[in-house]
Amino acid sequence: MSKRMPPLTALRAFETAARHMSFQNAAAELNVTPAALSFQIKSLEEHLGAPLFVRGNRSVRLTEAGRVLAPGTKDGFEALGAAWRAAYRVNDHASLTVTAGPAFTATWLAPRLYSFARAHPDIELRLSAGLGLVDLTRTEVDVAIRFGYGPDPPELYSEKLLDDWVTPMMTPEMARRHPTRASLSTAPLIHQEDIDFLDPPCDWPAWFRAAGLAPRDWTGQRFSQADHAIDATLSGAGVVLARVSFATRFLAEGRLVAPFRPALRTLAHYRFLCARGSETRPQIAAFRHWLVEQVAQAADHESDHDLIDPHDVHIT
Amino acid sequence: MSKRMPPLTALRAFETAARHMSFQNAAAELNVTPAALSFQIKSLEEHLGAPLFVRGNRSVRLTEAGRVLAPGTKDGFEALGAAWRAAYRVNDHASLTVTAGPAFTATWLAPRLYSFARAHPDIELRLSAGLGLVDLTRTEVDVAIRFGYGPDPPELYSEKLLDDWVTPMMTPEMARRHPTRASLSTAPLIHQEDIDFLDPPCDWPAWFRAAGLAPRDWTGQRFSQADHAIDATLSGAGVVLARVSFATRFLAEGRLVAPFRPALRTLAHYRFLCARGSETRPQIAAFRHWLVEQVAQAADHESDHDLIDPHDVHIT
DNA sequence: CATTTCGGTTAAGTATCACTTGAGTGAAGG
DNA sequence: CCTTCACTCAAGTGATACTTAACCGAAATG
Repeated sequence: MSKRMPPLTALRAFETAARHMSFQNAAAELNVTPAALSFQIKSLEEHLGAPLFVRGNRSVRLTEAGRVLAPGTKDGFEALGAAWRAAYRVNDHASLTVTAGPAFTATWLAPRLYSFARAHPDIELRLSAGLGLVDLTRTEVDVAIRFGYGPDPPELYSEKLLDDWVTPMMTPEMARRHPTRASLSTAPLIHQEDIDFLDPPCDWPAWFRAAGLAPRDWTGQRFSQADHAIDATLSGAGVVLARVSFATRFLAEGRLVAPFRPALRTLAHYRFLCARGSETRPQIAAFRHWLVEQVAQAADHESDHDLIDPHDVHIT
Repeated sequence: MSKRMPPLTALRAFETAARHMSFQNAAAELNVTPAALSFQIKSLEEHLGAPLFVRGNRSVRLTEAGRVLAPGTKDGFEALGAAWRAAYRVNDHASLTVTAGPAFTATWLAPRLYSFARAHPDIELRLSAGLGLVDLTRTEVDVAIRFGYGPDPPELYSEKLLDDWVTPMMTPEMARRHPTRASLSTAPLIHQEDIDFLDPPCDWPAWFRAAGLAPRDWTGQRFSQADHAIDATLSGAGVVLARVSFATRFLAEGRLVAPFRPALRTLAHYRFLCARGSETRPQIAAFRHWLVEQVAQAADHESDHDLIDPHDVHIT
């Protein structure tokens, strides 16, 4: 009959029993005798002042109160278990889990994995591709690489990795029809709106201004998602002002070309993120160091083939 | 050095210590001596194989591992505590927490609260206005009243409360300028798009068809949110086809009028929801019964002043 | 600079509680 | 009808969580 927390072992006994819907199996899982488990449940029910299970003769059913208690206890013990495993992994200097967006993982990270494995053969690197914003202080992910801008969250260690740029892209076929920068004045434009919120804006009017071309009509298809805009471009619908990082794959395959300067630097960039304090853990430090190295190499490489012109840019 | 779960009491000791950042205070909270707490933490660290606190001489700091473990254990014990309190409340037949949307709470529920208090003076009714979809099986909310359509979630008990209707509404001034149904053919229309997904559709074309009026051009302002559309209507921008439940307040105040039939019934409706099984708990049953009663009375009342014409409707 | 104070630690002793054993119960199932 | 199975009960035991009391070292105090 107490509102105070019951003994935790009794709660765990209940959680296990509710999960198995059997005292027998629950007792087996906890490595105790059924009698012990029965007693624990009973003491919990005394604490609560009401039964949690209806004892059928060869089975048990949850009561209303039991049904309310079960999901919460399950959540609770799962959280505790996850936390414990996460803490345990801190001492494990042999593995490292990194999450990044699918595009970045596939086009940037995966091809370089062998290089990392060679440099750090003792570290097992696990990749987790996904856009969901994982909570680095609460999950088993050590490092996140995310694209974004704005102030760094204070509870995280953050380091800028890569700038990103937007530049006109089109199919080679489209490029033949519009061989000069000026000919873009008549090309069908594809607008991708999820980068418009950036400041300075990285949209077509901004690019025309930066290119020294006269403003034109800004009609054309508008997409709110980058991959849709690139899909449309791939199908020959027009010329898109796309983020280089999203399109590297298609540029490399020759399905898209980016013949015209300037490229506009977006304010947003790729960032290395980990829980503040964990940047000194050996595997994380090693990975960060390696990443920065790779970024530097890649930058050299890219300025070679003149895809991007860093000098031409920076509208304010 | 074990990956197995540590003793739960030790985990709780750690959680409390991490929250207070002081063994002394943590011991006080748990009603034990500092020595006991110190020992618990020590045993936990042995289990983990690494220290969780750095012992400064008059203070403690978390280690890396401690920083990883702390938030998860906090979450876990909070979940357990919430679950326990929720289970405890099941036996508490004296209070009842209900969540509903802000509009429904303000215009429908709140004015009738006194009636409920008179009918059930022993039940303390708590209201929680908000649109967030609370999880009735995991939180301390007993009952939700939500607007929606589609199949009922299987883990919930669900009962239809109120149909909703859409009918043309405008300011009295606008109604003077458009005194007949037919005159709506030239009135400025306001479109509210969040009800279009309903099947059968409840948009202006459907209403004109149901009214036996000729189709017209469907230009006019379009809003994705109902309150914006009603705001525009209130400012005299045109005639809106709005859900009655959203506008009752303005209709009652005379700021809007709804002179023209028919009213179209939407497929969506207000529903009473609670965790399956808990519909038999006395306060919940009492509240449900009272709600149904109130709904019946309101229906009588509304058909009085001829706001809605249930016979005229049902396009398929 | 000595002294106090405070927060944490250690070690030994103790009370509690979680568990086991073994017998018991009542209904489902052959 | 008798067996079996899942849970319960009571008594005894062992682990564990806790207390007491002494100890330690740095920060605060005079």
